[in-house]
Amino acid sequence: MPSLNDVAKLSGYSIATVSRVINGSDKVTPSTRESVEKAMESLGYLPSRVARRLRQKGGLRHLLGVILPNIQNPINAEIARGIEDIAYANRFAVILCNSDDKYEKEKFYLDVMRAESVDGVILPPNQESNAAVLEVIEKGMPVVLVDRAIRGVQVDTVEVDNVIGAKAAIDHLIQLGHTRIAMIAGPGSISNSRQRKRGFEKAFKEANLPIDPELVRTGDYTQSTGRALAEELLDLTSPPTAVFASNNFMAVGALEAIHKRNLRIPEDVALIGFDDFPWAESLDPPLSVVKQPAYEVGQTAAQLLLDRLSNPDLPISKLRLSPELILRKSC
Amino acid sequence: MPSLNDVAKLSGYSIATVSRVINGSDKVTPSTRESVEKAMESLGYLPSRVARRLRQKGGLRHLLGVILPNIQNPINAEIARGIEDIAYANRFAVILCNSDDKYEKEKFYLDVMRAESVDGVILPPNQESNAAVLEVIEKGMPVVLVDRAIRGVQVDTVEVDNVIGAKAAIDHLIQLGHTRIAMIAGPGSISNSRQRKRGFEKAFKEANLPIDPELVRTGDYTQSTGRALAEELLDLTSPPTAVFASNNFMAVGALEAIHKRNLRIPEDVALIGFDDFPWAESLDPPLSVVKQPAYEVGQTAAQLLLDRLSNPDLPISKLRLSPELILRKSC
DNA sequence: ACGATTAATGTAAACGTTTACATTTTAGCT
DNA sequence: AGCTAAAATGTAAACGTTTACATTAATCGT
Repeated sequence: MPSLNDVAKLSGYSIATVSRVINGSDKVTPSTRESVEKAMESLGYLPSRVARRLRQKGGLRHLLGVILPNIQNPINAEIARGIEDIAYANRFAVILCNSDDKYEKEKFYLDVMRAESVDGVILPPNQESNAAVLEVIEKGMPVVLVDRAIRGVQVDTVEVDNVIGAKAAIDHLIQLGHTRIAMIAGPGSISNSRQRKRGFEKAFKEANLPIDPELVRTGDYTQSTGRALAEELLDLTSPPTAVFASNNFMAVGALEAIHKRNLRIPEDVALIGFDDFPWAESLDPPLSVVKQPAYEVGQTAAQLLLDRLSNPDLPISKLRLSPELILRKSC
Repeated sequence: MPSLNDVAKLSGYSIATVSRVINGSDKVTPSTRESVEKAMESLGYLPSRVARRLRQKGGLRHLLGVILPNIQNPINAEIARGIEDIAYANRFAVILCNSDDKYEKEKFYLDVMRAESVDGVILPPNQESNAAVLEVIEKGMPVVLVDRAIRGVQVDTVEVDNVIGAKAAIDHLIQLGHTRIAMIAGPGSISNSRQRKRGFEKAFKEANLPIDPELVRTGDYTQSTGRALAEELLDLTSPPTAVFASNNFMAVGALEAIHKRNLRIPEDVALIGFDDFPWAESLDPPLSVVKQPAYEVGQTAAQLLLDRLSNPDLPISKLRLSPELILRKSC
């Protein structure tokens, strides 16, 4: 790989001048710019981002870190894509990692981000990781939180209004006349999961309906627990007439369970899920969902981070994007 | 951020010794190792991957580049996840990019990979990008191709046997008695797409059946063209009795088109798609597919790359993994 | 045409590591 | 104790940039 030095030698100028033409900055005489560029061209020179990042104290490194639980979840893929599009538009690359919500992995990757001196990192924190995330923030790394929040710390955050979303779903079920509504909730360690439960409770309270504690179960956001919990619910002596699943995987799991019992949807059991996904429309029946604007969450987070980088003393933003109730055929 | 120098000063040893304890290599007296470690601990020292990468000529940089068309396609997400799991197990981080199969983006990211001096890159090439990919390979960057191949170049590749997969699907349809079988093919610029078409043709030839050219249409792997082309096919005076869609998105598009016409599946039209995805089972009807072992493709590719890094003159591997015909209810 | 400004270019240090080589310390023998 | 070999540690250069500062070249007003 040719280096600055090679270009300097070939063009007959010093490395400083070459560096200047690369950075387009300062004043360099058009004729020398031209011959330097010719030299770069003929060598196939490409500046080393590594050397640049090492030396440069102030400027942008054009590298972002993103840590998501699992890219196989369409919601995460959407967020990632939103981030990436903004990143690419600004010539940033992104180091993307899967944490599986495991503390150990999250910690490892957080260290990688520091060690790579990325410009900043975007991630959804979970309860266990808070300490590690906080530490990184304190060390001065720009961070924006997505999808989930940490209480009591001043950091840019872009969330979805989970309580409104969940409440909208339940309101709709209640309006349909349902009164025995089950919730398959997510892990209590995740803030969005707690919020969705809050929305569920709020809807009941406002409608002056009692919550049957037997009807709320908590899973771990996977398809298999979704199915298992739905089966438990269906086996109750007095089963629910409607089920609200707190994320996409558990909704599909519940769908499977209902099909397995040969129950009709929505006639025998209504179903609604949190999170939209590309094939929700094509399910049997088309699944009603509350759709998070995940792509926009990603975009917004990335833009927020970029803004902060170019202007560190911007006030902290805590954004909350609105979910949308999409009614299809399952309720 | 504390540096080697800070640790050296605090511990009273030289930077060389500190470097040695970091790398666990060489012989350093247990007592000094201990005090150096204590110093590192108390400073919260983390070695800079950037400086390390700049200096070190031989060793591993523990950084991989991955360029995929679009992470929102579950197939890509699976591949990415397979790669990432192997990467993490070996303490590698990965720079993940979406190319949208656009030459410009692919070129940009390829440059980023070189400029970041990653250890190697994994990507599915497409026809337009071949030149850029070839150039990178010539420059000495370890590359492994996934999912698609480039003809005539000696480079590690892990593919899926697309012709066998497609042929298996068509064979099954023929066995079911279908004779007017349509194919919604992918872009000719993508090798896997051409191979799937080849499998389609091969099945016909072996069965001594003629192909009606009217029945093969080529789309661009998106859901909307899948639907549009399926509608065209259904509108034919003599429509097909079975449809084979060359990827997941187009299969779902076709499903939509068929539903829109209120045709029964598989009674009126049978449908089978290439690519499995988490909700194929829950579609209406559950979709039969030929499933690519995408996760394994990712794992294999990453392992291949790692192997090559530790042993550059390993013979070139061209692996072809077998797809699996998964029969559900759509044919 | 001459000195004073200003513009263009060059020199060298710095970023945080690794590593070849030099130096010092320790251990092993007699 | 004293010599030698081996082990431990230190010194300094290098990786490829950016950048403060120094130097040289160009421009301009008189």
